[in-house]
Amino acid sequence: MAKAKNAPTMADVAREAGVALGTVSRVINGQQVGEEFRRKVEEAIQRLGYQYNNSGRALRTDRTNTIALIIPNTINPYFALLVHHINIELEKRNYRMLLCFTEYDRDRETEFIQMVRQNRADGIIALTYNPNLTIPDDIPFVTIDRFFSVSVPCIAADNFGGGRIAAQKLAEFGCRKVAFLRTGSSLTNEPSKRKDGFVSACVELGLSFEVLALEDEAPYSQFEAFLQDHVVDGKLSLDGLFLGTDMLAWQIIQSLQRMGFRVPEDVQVIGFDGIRMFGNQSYVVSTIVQPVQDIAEACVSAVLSRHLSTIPSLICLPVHYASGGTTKE
Amino acid sequence: MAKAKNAPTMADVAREAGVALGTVSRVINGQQVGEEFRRKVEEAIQRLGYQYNNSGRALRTDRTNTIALIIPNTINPYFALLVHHINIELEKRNYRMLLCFTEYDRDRETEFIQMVRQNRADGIIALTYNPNLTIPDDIPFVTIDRFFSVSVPCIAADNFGGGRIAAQKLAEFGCRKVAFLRTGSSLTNEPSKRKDGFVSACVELGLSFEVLALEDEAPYSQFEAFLQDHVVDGKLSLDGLFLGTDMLAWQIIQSLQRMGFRVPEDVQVIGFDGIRMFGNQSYVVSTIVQPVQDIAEACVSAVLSRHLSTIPSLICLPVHYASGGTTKE
DNA sequence: TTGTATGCGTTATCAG
DNA sequence: CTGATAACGCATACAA
Repeated sequence: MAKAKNAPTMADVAREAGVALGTVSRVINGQQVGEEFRRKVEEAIQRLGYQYNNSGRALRTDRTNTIALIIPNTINPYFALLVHHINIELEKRNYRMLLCFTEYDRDRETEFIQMVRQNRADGIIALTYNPNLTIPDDIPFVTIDRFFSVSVPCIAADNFGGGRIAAQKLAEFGCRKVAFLRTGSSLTNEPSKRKDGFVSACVELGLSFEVLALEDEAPYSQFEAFLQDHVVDGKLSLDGLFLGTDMLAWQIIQSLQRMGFRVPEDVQVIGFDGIRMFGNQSYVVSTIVQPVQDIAEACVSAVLSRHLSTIPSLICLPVHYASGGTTKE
Repeated sequence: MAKAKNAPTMADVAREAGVALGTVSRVINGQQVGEEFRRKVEEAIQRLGYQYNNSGRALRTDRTNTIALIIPNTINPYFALLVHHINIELEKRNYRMLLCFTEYDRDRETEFIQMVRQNRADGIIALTYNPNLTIPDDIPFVTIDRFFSVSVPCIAADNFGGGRIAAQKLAEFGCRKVAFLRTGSSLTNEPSKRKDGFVSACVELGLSFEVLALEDEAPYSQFEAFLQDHVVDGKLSLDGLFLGTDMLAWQIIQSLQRMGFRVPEDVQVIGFDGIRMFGNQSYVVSTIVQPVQDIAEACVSAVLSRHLSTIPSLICLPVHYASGGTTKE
């Protein structure tokens, strides 16, 4: 037993202060207590170095001041950003975060919900991919980027709007023939709308476009094949690309450079997410920036809301464009 | 109250199974129980959908199966990697992680230790910078990259060895005049040894070298001034640079390119940490790779060790070199 | 306003 | 091997 088990309790404080146990509790919870009593209790707390024990309170109130965050990992910089801002928002409200990494494993998504229940978290914020995931109805649940039902609030960036902006920017920067490429689960989630917005704006602008949407399992080489297919007389027949994520954009740029094309001179590229070098430097590629901080704030205030049912079932937050040097401003 | 408060308890299970409360507890904790009893209990658990309640156990045993991780943030990709692997290691051992972001704020480092105590975490893994931080002696404490005393295990990469490798590689790739640049706290922590190793190998190899170590607060422009000072007749008088971190390496490369120099043709660059693009793609720069997974494993097994005092006070884990295209292999 | 007493769900001790 | 029962630290309903 490495831990010192002699930590003072409220009873010790009460004895030291010469007051009742309940009074100590009331002082600690900031309730109405006589000035003299409060002073005595606070002094006793100081003298004993009393530390509040959350386990007792959790048992008694069935509230742990903990919110679970279920997310694939923290290696992907976008997820890392999300974890960071959600934790900050939780901390502001005096909540702790219980982190659950799924690694995109669908079974683990389900198992974590069990685990979270055992740990009596006060709510769950989840970014998941399991198509059959059952949402618990006995614990506040908020999802990111994926709509389950009207009773489960979904927080997402304005993916559709982002797609539109991408098309508009490419057009504005002189593109004539563009394409949208993405990979992702077959699940129709919010990010799927990036394509829809892009297509919508292309049609509106009379911009010639193509779309290539691959499944998650598809090998990356299929994207390279697509690019190869668009080489005519040594030149690329596309002059603008919009990619589902910044990561894909970056990969595509590598491929283009290997093929001997220059970005943005020969072909302009826009990604999605708003990933910065080392999290705080310049954007990795020109991109549609997700409002991560607002998303985090919305998730936390939704999951902590006393009346979850009054939360809109889909909260869409505005995105914006930012240059990362892969477009011709 | 959003949460359903009618969750079944062990007493309910006991009643349903027609056994005693203690028997249920023993079944759940995998202790010796008669076959028939075990079956009855397990069936009752199924029927009632019983979920173990950790709050009760935590109160009773004063163990929460939670380890606190105190770290600046998760935006820096190196920290993100650390958080990820530590969480994985904890999960393997059926432990949860309590994440604390300090944002490099020294006061918060101290406050978190209080908070962690209140939450009765079973141990702390900390990556801190507060020079006056008081290590609690009533809770297992392990530190990353910073040595406090022989009684506080410190886990770190072999920073000295990494510095040596950097010098050796630069020499091997044909450099004649190199420099080490870094920024960091004045704190003498383990990463400070990157310089020592580098210098040691330079001396050994007879490689001409310079060193520029700036304080955290120093403006980045001082690095650019240093570079400017080494431009002679439009050429850089240095042909190899070793930087304290990959992030600094990347920033320096930006500066060099703005100044019209090419990397690695004109000057070769090696960083430290082993940051990959998007966490899983190619290395951002040529680098000394920290063994993050091993560090995580060491931290977790140290902090969970029953006899912390038997843990070596400094655990140094081997690093290796990896190319990121900023060196001439 | 303050004191007292009970119970939250669990583990552990002791009898049987 | 199993059953009954007493804590663990705290919040709260109720009594004073």
